[in-house]
Amino acid sequence: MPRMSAAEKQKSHDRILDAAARLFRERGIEAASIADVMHAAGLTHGGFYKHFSSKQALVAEAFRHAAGELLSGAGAGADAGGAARAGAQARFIARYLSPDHVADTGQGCPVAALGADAARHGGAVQAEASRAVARMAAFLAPDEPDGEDRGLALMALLAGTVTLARLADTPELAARVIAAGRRAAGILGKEAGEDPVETAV
Amino acid sequence: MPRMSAAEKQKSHDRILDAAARLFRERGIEAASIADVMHAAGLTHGGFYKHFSSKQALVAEAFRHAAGELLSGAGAGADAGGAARAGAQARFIARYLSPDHVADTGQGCPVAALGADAARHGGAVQAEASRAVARMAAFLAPDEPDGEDRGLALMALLAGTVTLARLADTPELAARVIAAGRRAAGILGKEAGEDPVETAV
DNA sequence: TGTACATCAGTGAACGCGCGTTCACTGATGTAC
DNA sequence: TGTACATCAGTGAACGCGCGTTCACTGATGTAC
Repeated sequence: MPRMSAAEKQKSHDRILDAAARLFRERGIEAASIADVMHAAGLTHGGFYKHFSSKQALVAEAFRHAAGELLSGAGAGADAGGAARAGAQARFIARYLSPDHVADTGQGCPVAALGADAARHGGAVQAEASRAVARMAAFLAPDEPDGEDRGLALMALLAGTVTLARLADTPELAARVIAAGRRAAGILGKEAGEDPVETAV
Repeated sequence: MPRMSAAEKQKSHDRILDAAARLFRERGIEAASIADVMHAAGLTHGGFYKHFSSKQALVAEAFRHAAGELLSGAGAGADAGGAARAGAQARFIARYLSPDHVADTGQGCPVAALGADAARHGGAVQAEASRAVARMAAFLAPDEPDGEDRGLALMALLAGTVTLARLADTPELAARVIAAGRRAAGILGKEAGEDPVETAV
């Protein structure tokens, strides 16, 4: 069948990236093999190195890809200011701290799913994770000239809440974690003069 | 050399557990092999199954071991009430949100280091992680009859903050994350009528 | 208290297996004339 | 526009390697008499 056109190659590349971003989040970086990813992308494992130089490079790209989708999913208000931005922030937080997000690890926040692993991997993987955190925190921070980094604290709370909800071994505990995380996000928001969660839900 | 006495076997068992708890947190569950753990414990890999039935069983026990050490390290005031307990809580939070804890993954909180992996492993590993979260949250919660689960939100903030600080690829970002996490912990504490971090540091 | 023997913690080789990576090959694509 | 040829995306077998787990063996320990 080969060779494919350049457009076809790009499609393959995107499918590999999509599959990798999903499988790494679902199964963890080590537990998702290159063969798994390529199979999920509808290809055989041998062709992998025509697209990426190594598994590490794929992990870094997949992290960036996942973070980009999460932030673009934040929607239209993300680049705006004032009320539009506050609304986008509130929607982001409400969706982040939802049972759907807890259940759908494969499509969820890569920081929550892979943050601890990214810290250990170092190099490009850690760099992409760091970049993702900085971007999400900047999006979440109420316009603050005081440098209090409230966006970073909010991101920590969000990622920690989803991680704890996922490891809870009863639905009841998971629901309590989510509810507690939402309340805490509301409190942190109020201290900044607004309440992103309450105004959105 | 074999066979060892029962007391010697117990010592070996403890060394394996210590090594496992450290290596799993440092390298991740998949990346730390049974041979690595046994070598770190001063033994050869073949003897492993005289102590544990499988790697999964070791992971679960190591998680429990690490969580137990973290909580016992919380100190004397943990079982008390009133001011003594509040002091122990404040010390726990101050130590948790410290550069030392961020740097020393191998001796740190297993929820922060392995929480996302534990959620994926399921079974006994997830059960131990869930138990650890419940115990830490119960210790952290200001005596609250209203079931607001502030302890769970605080644990989410703590674990998330340390994870984000570890994946930060510059010391500056890591320091900002820690500082932001401390401020947020203070705010969540104040809402409960006290301020654990500020009163301790 | 001594002696004979069963137990079993620890050793190190071996097992099948799947990993990341490499490579010779294929054949449709894109290019040169 | 048609023909000849170089390119290279994708295939599938193969590579060395380390994994979790098993096993025959060793020899000090604990036990029975």
